[in-house]
Amino acid sequence: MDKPTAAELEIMAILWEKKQASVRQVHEELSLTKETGYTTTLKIMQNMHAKGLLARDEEKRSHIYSALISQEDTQQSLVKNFIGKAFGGSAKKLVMQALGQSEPSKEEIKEIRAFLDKIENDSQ
Amino acid sequence: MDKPTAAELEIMAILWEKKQASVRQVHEELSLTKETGYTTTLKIMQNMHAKGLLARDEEKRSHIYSALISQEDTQQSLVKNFIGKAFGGSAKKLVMQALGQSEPSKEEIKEIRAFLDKIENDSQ
DNA sequence: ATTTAATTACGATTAAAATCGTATATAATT
DNA sequence: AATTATATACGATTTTAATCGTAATTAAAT
Repeated sequence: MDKPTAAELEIMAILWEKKQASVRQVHEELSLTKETGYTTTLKIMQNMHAKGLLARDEEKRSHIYSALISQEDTQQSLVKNFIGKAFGGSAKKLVMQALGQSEPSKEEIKEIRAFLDKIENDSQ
Repeated sequence: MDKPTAAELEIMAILWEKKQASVRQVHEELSLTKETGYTTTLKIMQNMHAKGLLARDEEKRSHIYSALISQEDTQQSLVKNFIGKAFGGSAKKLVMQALGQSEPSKEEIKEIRAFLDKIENDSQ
């Protein structure tokens, strides 16, 4: 599956959160963080539908869209691609770079430790 | 500073490794993983030089290029941008996604744990 | 029914990145 | 010196993504 472009990803994020929405709703959400025209949002969503990224319910006059790919799967493929392109394939380097700059809270560090425990046990 | 494009990043990676190289050398390395023309590589490197991403020594006939931005700084800005775009700003989610899919070795997990220790202590 | 408002459809345009052809210059080879 | 090979310079083209204008359609309001 083709990974979403930058503009498509912004729209996907809104639909993952809202579950389903009209172009108008997506556009209003998008407008909070970005200066963009309505027909631009519309066009991108139509493209996404044509590509199979979004489902579209055409019952009502204003079509209702929803994501056809999961956030988890998408993030997985984005991360995999990113590690390859920016970190020469080393997930460890990416992880350390991310931790080093993000100043995680004690609680978050605890969660990550727990996650490491889990991975270690699973791999036995 | 403007972050390098995808094609630029591939070239940066080669230069970070080689320290310095001619267009020919970069192109030959690039050709191992990618089908592309010599003048394309040349043009991109010229663009990068014009943008201030690469230094160029014009003493010899074949110019020698080298990186003007460090791998660490570049990765830092790429990761920051990526977390914002793909993970809603949550470094923790990115880290877990990366760890979950990469099957790190025992040794790597140990290193990451040590890194977490270090972060925790530094933040005191 | 008419007018107004909102929506989709469609195509054109713009913008950015990547690709490549060709001309020109320079060095190396014969 | 003439030829050949290799380099850079430069601009044109292609490709992909993003943007937007306008027409057509449909619903809502008057």
